[in-house]
Amino acid sequence: MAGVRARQKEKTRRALIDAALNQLSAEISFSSLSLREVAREAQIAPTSFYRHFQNMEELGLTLVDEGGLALRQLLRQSRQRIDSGGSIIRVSLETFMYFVTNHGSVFRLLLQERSGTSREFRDAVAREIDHFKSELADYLVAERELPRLIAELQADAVVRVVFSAGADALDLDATQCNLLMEQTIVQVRMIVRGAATFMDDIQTLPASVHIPAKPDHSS
Amino acid sequence: MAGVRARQKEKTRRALIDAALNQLSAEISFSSLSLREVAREAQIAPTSFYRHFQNMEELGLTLVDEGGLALRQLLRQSRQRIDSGGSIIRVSLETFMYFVTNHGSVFRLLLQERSGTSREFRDAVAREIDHFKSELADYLVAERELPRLIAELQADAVVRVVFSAGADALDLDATQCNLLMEQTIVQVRMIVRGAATFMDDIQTLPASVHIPAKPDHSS
DNA sequence: ACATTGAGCTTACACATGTAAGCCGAAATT
DNA sequence: AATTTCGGCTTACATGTGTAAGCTCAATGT
Repeated sequence: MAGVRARQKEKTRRALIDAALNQLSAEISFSSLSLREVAREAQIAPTSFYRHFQNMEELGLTLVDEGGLALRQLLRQSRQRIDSGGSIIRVSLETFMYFVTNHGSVFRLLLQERSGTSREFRDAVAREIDHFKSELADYLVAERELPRLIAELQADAVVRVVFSAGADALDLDATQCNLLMEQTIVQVRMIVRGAATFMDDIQTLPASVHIPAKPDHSS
Repeated sequence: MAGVRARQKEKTRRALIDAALNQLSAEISFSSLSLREVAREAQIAPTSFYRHFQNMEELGLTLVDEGGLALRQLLRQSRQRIDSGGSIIRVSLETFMYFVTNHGSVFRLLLQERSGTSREFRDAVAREIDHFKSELADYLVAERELPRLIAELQADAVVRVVFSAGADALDLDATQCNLLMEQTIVQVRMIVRGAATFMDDIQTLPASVHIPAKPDHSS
């Protein structure tokens, strides 16, 4: 029941995933990756690739799921550390920027496929981002006692600004990156304060736009 | 002096540009475009392409410049129409969304190359976006009498949110797109109001991050 | 009127890609 | 012990790519 065979299969599957991740860089996007090169780096014959994924797209979707999950876990984790005092905004942004600079390939993947040419990819990334938004909105409702509607608009705006800043951070050195982070922190605070001023005219707010629900393979 | 020859050259140069624009779609990105196919659609031999552009990258940069310019002109134009009353935020966002839905290929190009694999491309798009920011910031300083620092932070945040919303709009139908626009309008107002609350603590604000200056071929 | 220029062409090459067909041999199942 | 399963291999093919070399011939410059 040990599954010598299954274990080996899982192993080369990971090899493929890691090979893909490895080849991703500032100069090489996922869409410019070739099945043959990935297979080569994973030390298997090109045609053996198909024993694990139907095509490159399926591999890519796996990467998106794993990447999104990793970032979300990191953020969730750092949000818990906050309960013992400290600014959530600052800590969350530090965590986020850490991810961007230390896992650039993954973040770049998310960014690129979010506006990429495959509907499946875009939806997959949209789902990941929606998770961030939801978790943040839930937090705002629970801890800050904001009305759901305002919390969601605010969370949406914050996520948009932060992701966009993350994109810029990819090309900056450490000092400029920190400056950008400080700037982003202020911008998030602007949104927070601004959102609070909408407590009075809730009834004028539009409902949130929801993305079409689709299967989700994450936790 | 009429320049029969020069005129013809300009004509096929445009044919190349238009061919490229024509092939761009939700499913086909610029990076997946091939020199041969573009040449084919422009009705010239593949090798003749080089009479006009050194390579595809140069063509792409031209598209980015033209696209960014088009959007900026549209926005500038709509901002002037405002002087005769009306909400700038609303009108600007309507204009922006018009551009996104009616020139999707161009907007997609900007989005994709902003996080693409070519530094040149990223810088080119960054420059375009910087123009939007600057023009908006200038407006805020001149018409709303905001301190430069706050105006820039606010403009930056607004542009980030709006562009991000534009990205989402690409996959939405007309009604959802309108809903998204309404939502974005509120979010922009949040930022505006939030920024105003920072009038008191200007001295605590970080300086803006500036992108490395580079040549600029626009007006 | 003659020489030069240059946009466009044809031909050709080397190369990388995705994937179909089918064999091999060890692990798993019966 | 006999059979089936299946991850990995080799070989092979058709296709698309960027671009080098060099010709043609009408518009231009003198």
